[in-house]
Amino acid sequence: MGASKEKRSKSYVAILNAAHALFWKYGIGKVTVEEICKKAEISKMTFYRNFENKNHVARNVLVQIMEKGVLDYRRIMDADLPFNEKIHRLVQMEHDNNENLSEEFLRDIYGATETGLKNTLEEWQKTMMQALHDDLSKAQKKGEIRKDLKIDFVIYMINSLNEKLLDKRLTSMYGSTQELAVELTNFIFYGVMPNDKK
Amino acid sequence: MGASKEKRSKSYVAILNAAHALFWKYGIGKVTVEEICKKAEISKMTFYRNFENKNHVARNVLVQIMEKGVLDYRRIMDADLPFNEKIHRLVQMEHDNNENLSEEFLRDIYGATETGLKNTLEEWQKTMMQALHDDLSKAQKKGEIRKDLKIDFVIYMINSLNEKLLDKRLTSMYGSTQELAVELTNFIFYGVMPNDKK
DNA sequence: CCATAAAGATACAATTATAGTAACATATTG
DNA sequence: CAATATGTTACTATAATTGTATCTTTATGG
Repeated sequence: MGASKEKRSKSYVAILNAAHALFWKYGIGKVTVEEICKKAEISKMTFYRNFENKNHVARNVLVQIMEKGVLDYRRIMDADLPFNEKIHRLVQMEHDNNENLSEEFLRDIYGATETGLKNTLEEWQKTMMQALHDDLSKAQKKGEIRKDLKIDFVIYMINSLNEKLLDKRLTSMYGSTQELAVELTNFIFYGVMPNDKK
Repeated sequence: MGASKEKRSKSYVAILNAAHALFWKYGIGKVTVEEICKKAEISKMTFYRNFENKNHVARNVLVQIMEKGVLDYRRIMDADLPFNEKIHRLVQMEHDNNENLSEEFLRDIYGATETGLKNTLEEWQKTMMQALHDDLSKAQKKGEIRKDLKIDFVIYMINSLNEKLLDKRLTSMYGSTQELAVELTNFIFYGVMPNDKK
């Protein structure tokens, strides 16, 4: 399961970064291969020597974002920090992730019919949830979460967060999806802490 | 010069609003007629019965934004308010305008070769600058602006503001174009006031 | 209730944009 | 120099988009 760190060519990285930036802004559908090439400052041929097509780039961009997400998550949870601090950093990370996974990008991925993008994303989310489950269980055993709280309930709340972020009834109440994300994660995490003076 | 308030059909307004929202987000080029129709919840035929083509819609959207700009400007300058307050509201207005004239939209207008969009925008900017010149001259006579300051210099600074807003060297220093606009207008207006303790 | 106008649905031809490839030229690098 | 990566150009096939014609449905007002 460990991804081998192959050395990627300069062009490869440039394409990925350019595509990432453009997909983030316009979504996958609205971006053309030539736009990516222009932004990456490479020729179209170089593009097709590195990737089969646009969707493959999208997949790799997604993978890149996800791998970074996993890495960031593990770095936070495995650090020798008080639970409070971990949660705080997790909220921060969640917020940053939302800047990498824009609404347009997600919409295109969820709307994709033929590609396996949707599955890739969903499996990643499952993996993350599993890791979160384990970590939260451990934290609960250490008394950092109320003992009477079902971890599955917390997981459920976090899962539903993803849907809520796309719910227009909610997003319209906030200036941006990011704001809403902060609000929701704050609620879920801090509303769950046992050290609340309540 | 007074624009007659013709009664516009519901569809006409819907198209204009839908187009405005889409152009703002993606620029003119990336938006298709059918997307506008979908968002406006009208059929393609209704679109073509109201407008010749996409560029005409863009022109009207631009006109709409500009007319609102003029109205807002006049309302502020003609109000019975202390000069301080007027400047403050002007800065605020400038900021709001930037939310209506997104970078993508402006880029498409400036990049337009065949249409008269560019001229329309530039003439509007000229008109606004003229009005500003008059108003600032009046303010200067009333002692609200340093007497030794050339109004043309102020105008020049404000003109250069528009270019600076598109200057990547500057925008990259700020989180958003809006932030930069606030910074620049603040500098220009408040750095010019005579009541500075300097 | 009917006549008329306005808007929608659909299918369509013409045009334009985009994707992807081939063949050859040019850098880059050890 | 050899080998590899990249660039340029031109091209085809396909898909998307535009704009229109025709017919149907829905509003609306006398």
